[in-house]
Amino acid sequence: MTGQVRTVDGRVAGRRGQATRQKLLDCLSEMLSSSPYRDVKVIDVARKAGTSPATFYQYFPDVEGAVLEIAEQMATEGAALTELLEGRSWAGKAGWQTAQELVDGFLEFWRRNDAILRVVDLGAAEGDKRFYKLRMKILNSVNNSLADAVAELQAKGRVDKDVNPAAVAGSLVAMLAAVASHQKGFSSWGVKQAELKPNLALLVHLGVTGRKPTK
Amino acid sequence: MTGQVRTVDGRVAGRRGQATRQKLLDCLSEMLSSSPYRDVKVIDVARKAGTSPATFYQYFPDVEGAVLEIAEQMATEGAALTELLEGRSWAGKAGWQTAQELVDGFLEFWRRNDAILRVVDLGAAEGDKRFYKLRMKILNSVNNSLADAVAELQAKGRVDKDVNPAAVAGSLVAMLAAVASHQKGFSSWGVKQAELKPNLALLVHLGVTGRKPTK
DNA sequence: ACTTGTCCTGTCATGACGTCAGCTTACCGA
DNA sequence: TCGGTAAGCTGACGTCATGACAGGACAAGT
Repeated sequence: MTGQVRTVDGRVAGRRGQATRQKLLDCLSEMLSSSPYRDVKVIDVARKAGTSPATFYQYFPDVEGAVLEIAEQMATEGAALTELLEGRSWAGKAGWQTAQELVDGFLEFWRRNDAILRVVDLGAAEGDKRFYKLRMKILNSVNNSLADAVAELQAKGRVDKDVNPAAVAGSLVAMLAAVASHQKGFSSWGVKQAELKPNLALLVHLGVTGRKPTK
Repeated sequence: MTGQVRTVDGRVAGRRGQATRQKLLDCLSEMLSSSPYRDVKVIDVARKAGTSPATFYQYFPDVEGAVLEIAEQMATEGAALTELLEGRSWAGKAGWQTAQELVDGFLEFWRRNDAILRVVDLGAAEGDKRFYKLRMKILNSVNNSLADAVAELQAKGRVDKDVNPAAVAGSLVAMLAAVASHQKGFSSWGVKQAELKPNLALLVHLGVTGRKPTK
């Protein structure tokens, strides 16, 4: 399905090639976690991977291209986020539970991949289509599930007609992503992680159902 | 208050110097709008300003330093966002009006300065203290006003005791900022700008008051 | 005109970028 | 066992950005 892995000049990569390729990706990932995106240089990544810059250019057109690759891998993992919402109820105590677990799972996922997600976010904000398609791919699972939940409640008449499920879902997901990116900012503003989560869950619950949760 | 403008090597800048300095900032601003942050080079900024790279380095240590300068200017303008909330009511129809105007004003401000705000966001997310202090400075006016509003309603017993005003306010502000950054993403997801705003306003109103607005 | 301090640039060493030809290594069929 | 072929890697190179410096250009006061 995914076709063969190819080098920039068209050769198919074999076992060894794929290994160094992956090593380069891993090292890049690590560098993104430890230094500002702007300062990540091909030469450093190559050095860290114990290879030469020329090798890097065999597998990727540039740093951006390699980042897209990493993000693509992450996006498939991100599909697992759907499970946080699949078949969950938004009614009564179960609804509160659903909101809490969504917040928990989402923040955890974001924290685990924050370095790459930062770059994806930037690329998307800069209007690069490849990046924001990727961003959608990552968020779509949660986004769609949330939108469905809202639409369903709307069909039952429990949510106002003039609410746009997609808009609300998108905004809530954006909120979760933004808060996850700036968790440190919150803590220096006097809000502890532990306090943050229930308040986020509250906002999600309010947004989806239009009502306060029953705890 | 702001002290004199100084060059990197300590001289005080005169009239002409300040002019070129500002010109460099303006050109940098423009470049940030038109090309990815990672690709903005000192030499391009200098060329665009009709001067040489060496001149740039007289006034700023590097691109990052210049961005901080621009952002600082913007932060002072950002203080005007407080007016969107100062002395507004969150009750009844007035509350809905307040929410709408907040969303409107915020999105407008963000859109006007999106290029620099993207970079500030990135820097903050990467953990650079200078950037996230700046980000707080920009958002504080709105953040504090919102938190105050929640706290006030809480004191009146109209909002649950276990809500943390700062956490809710911070999350809502983060949501507004994130949505503003990714407006294009929404539109390609089938949500029009015009639809987005009322739904955002709804979420803000729900978050602050815990109730649906009366329209 | 002369001095003084501000302002800008030419130039240079350093180092990253991205390409290429060519060397080494692994695999495979005869 | 032995080439042959393709994969895999790198040294070297031209190009370009960086950042520092010394010195020339310019405005203002005397």
